[in-house]
Amino acid sequence: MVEVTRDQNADIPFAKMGSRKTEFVRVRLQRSNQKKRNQGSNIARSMRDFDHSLPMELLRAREAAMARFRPMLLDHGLTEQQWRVIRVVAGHRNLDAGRIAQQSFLLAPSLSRILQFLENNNLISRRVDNNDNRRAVFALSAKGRRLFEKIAPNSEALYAKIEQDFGPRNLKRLYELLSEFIDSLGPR
Amino acid sequence: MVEVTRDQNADIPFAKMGSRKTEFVRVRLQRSNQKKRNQGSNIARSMRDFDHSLPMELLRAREAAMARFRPMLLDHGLTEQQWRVIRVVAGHRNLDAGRIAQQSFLLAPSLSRILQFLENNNLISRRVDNNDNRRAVFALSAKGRRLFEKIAPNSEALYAKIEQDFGPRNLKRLYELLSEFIDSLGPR
DNA sequence: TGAATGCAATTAACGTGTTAAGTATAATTG
DNA sequence: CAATTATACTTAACACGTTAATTGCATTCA
Repeated sequence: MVEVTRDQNADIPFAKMGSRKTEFVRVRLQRSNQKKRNQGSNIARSMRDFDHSLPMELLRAREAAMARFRPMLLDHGLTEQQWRVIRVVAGHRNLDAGRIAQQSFLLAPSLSRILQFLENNNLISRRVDNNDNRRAVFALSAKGRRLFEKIAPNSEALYAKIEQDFGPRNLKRLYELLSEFIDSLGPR
Repeated sequence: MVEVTRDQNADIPFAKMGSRKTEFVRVRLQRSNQKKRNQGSNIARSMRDFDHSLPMELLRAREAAMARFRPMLLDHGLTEQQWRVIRVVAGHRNLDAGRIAQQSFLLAPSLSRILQFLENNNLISRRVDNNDNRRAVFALSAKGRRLFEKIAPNSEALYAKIEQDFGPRNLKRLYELLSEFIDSLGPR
């Protein structure tokens, strides 16, 4: 498998409280209540002031999006990650685990477990690569393809709704910036 | 504790392969190799073509950033999430778990475990709220504050480096877009 | 005020994230 | 071609993510 450098997700709730004393009004409002700490670069300082670091904002954004997909996927008995793998396997023939890891952005150990799960549930098939006994190559089973074709339209619809809610231009710009950001920080 | 709606992180490798047959050259190059599938809205289609859905791009971006922080945090024996909690507790007096969850963007069960860990390691103290026996309020211990003050400057430096590598304007624009995105999709 | 309801936090159970170590095969090198 | 090194996973161990159930206190309401 391809080696992968990387790290982790995170966690992310968002408030729906409504208890005593202080209503949690929403992130944006909270910002004005933060106490200033000491100095640093401009952006770094704002991040502290807002208690919204960049990684956390990326997490929140991701969560906002995933909140729309997760319920639908769970209805089909899949986690987000399992769906990512199915998508990848559905789109290409004879991918080995390394390539699946790249394209689904999963670390090898996670992918290993997920491939076992999908195999155990007869959603994918595994066979040893002809030229390299270390590698296995995977394909969607008939059952797996049926599931994929059942979920895909829902997934598309949810993407379309996000595009509509956020605005196509904003979405395009966000994609561009994220891509630049990733390239700027580099694989290292 | 405040109730929190939310979901999950994810995983994220990124390739550093260099094996036979096909070098993995980098995400951007991969895009031209994707096979087109069927249609949908423009953005939705592009996402499929690129095998880079929005949630995954957010994940990649987050990972690109976190890859710079994680090693430093691990040197101090902390996970990213534990550090988020320490940051929050360091910045406010007498926060209950609900507020910590909001500000650290952690779900209650994760936070529960983390608070126990931090308490067991004498980094924070816990006491029952005067007005409500269900709540506990937390504060940094002397040891916790020392750790915070040791890590904070490194954290700042890494943020500053990110700002430098990506560009202050780009970073500002990214923050704005993420904030808009989160608001657009809404707490729901 | 006592029963029902609500809320804060924890526990449980299982999947994923992360790092490190292990296994088997392949490629390289002396 | 045997020993070394590299590659492609897999397993292990522990923390976090996610949902659901539970516990204990607070509030409401009959």
